[in-house]
Amino acid sequence: MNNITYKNGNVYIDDVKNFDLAMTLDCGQAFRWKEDNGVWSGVAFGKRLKISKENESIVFFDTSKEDFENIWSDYFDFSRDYGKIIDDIKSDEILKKASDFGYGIRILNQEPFETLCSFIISQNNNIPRIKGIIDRLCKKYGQKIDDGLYSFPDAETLSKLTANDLSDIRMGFRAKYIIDASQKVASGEVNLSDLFSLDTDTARTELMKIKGVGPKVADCTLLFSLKHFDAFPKDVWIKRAVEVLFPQGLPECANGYKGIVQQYIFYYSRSGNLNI
DNA sequence: TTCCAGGACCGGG
DNA sequence: CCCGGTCATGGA
Repeated sequence: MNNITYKNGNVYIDDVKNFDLAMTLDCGQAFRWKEDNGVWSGVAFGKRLKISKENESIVFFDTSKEDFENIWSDYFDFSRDYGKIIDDIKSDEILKKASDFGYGIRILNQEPFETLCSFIISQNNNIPRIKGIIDRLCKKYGQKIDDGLYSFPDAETLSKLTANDLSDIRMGFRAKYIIDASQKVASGEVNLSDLFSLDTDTARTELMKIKGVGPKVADCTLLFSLKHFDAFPKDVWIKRAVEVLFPQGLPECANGYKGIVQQYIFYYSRSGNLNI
């Protein structure tokens, strides 16, 4: 990341490559970002952020150098060269098309517990309703950060609840799963921070100790928060797309990049470009 | 009214 | 191992 300026309480990055706010924040990996007149607002790691892009320059409004370096730089995965990834996978014709289309997607490094809960809630659900459930959960059990903005609740808080307590959140059959996840995380039975350094298969097995966490929810947690860039979440869209596009499996050039390749295929197929 | 949504669990074969 | 039914909720 070159050309970072700290001025008037804002952080500016000039000439940003492979970073589109809408593609990254609204592609289904995160559920708490909202756009208003080109400005995206959200909360992560207990901090609020307003961010926009003007003339190839990204502005982080009201953000200290400390928060940028400690939180946002890693959150937006700025240390990874997505241009090189796209370059490496373009030898496959289909991956070239998909990555050209989703060129601005970056993998977010989100809070593990929030990501785990979000994708538990996502099962057999649609995105608008997922967002609504998470919003109500944060408003009721998170900490107030600013007017109308709340942090994602921590595991200790949620571990003390019953399914009945969560009835007004209207998450349905997933409530018991959220409580089980919270209890296992709060007690240390599942130690999320340990999972960064474990190999992907072992980390997935650990996550699947939680009720309501199968391979897909586990892989989303691994990819979108635990830095397992090789995780490849298989939802209904990906299954359909891979069946049609890669009946004999992913091409070799995808090795090492399966996580972002999954996002390119997901974004591409959901855009309607595949006709499947 | 019925169907479906970034799935997982459960039972039975 | 694989299959179908089931699980809450709400918008289309």
